[in-house]
Amino acid sequence: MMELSSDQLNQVAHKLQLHGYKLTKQRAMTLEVLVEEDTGYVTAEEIFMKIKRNYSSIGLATVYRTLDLFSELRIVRKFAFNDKSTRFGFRGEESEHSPSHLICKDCGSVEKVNEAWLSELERHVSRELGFQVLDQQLDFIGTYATCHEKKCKRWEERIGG
Amino acid sequence: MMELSSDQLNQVAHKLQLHGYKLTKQRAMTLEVLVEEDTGYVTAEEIFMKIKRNYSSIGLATVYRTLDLFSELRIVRKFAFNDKSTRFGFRGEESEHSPSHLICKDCGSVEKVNEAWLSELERHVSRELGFQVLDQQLDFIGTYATCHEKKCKRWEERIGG
DNA sequence: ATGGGTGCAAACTGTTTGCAAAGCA
DNA sequence: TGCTTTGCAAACAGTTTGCACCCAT
Repeated sequence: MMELSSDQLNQVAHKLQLHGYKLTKQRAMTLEVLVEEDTGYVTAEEIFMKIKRNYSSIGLATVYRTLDLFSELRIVRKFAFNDKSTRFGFRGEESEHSPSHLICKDCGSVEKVNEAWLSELERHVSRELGFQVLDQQLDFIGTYATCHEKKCKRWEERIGG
Repeated sequence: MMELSSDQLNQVAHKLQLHGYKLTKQRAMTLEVLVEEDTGYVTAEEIFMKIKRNYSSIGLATVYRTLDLFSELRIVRKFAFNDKSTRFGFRGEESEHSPSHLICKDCGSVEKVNEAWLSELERHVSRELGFQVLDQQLDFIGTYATCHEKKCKRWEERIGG
């Protein structure tokens, strides 16, 4: 559990302004929850509920819109675990690296892995965290050069076949 | 595009029987689509549509149920890309290893990475596939020992806080 | 007063479920 | 026959959208 520093807040405010957006109360509160929760990942619903305690008039749609915006501006990471609803996590400076997660098939919890390890990672995970790895998944998110130049053939390809 | 071998079919049939399930026509057809499509990943809807061509009476719910079953028996891998609907891919013998994917932010396509590479992977991906990596994600799917023994505290933890 | 931002409720979309009928062993 | 599996339609859950209002500049 970590607190939102005024430094972090300013940075985000700045980023928003750069792109023509404002740092509203709702956005600040969303950010706060995300930073506090930075060991795990939160769903939109969870954020909504937490904010509601201090600011009961907030709307769920606003939270969704804020999270979309934050994703766009890379303030937040968006994850689709096999766990029904999408989860979001704050992107600290450091965490440009690949985060790894333990996703428990039984309880559905999502825990970040200590970082730095990698090829021996699985062994670590099993020994030190008591987590039996059944499966793993490594994804790269990015863009094909061709897509970026709007010469993207794949749109069509996807449907056909 | 690969064809379903009778060997593969038998193997699956066997696996099903072992667990008390039958290899029905619908299940066989679902398998067929999955194997044919083994370079990428397919959604339930896509499978449904393909089967419908030869077997118009199939129901979407059946496809979902079949995919659940196949996941359970590890015949299939289930992926949640940030791409709205869940995608499924056939698990060949070999592919016990971590599959890596390129997920294009622009066109949404999902492509498997050649395997075997890994730490230099990102460089390869960028140079050889023209894919600019913006982000990556490594997940382990499995279970905590404690969860497996039904002593799982995390259920409660998830709500509270 | 002008434009973005918000809350609400309704719409949407992917997935799940209940049930009666059908299919196998 | 007994037990699984299926198709259909209705139910659900997470997310998105349209719109009138609100707020800050």
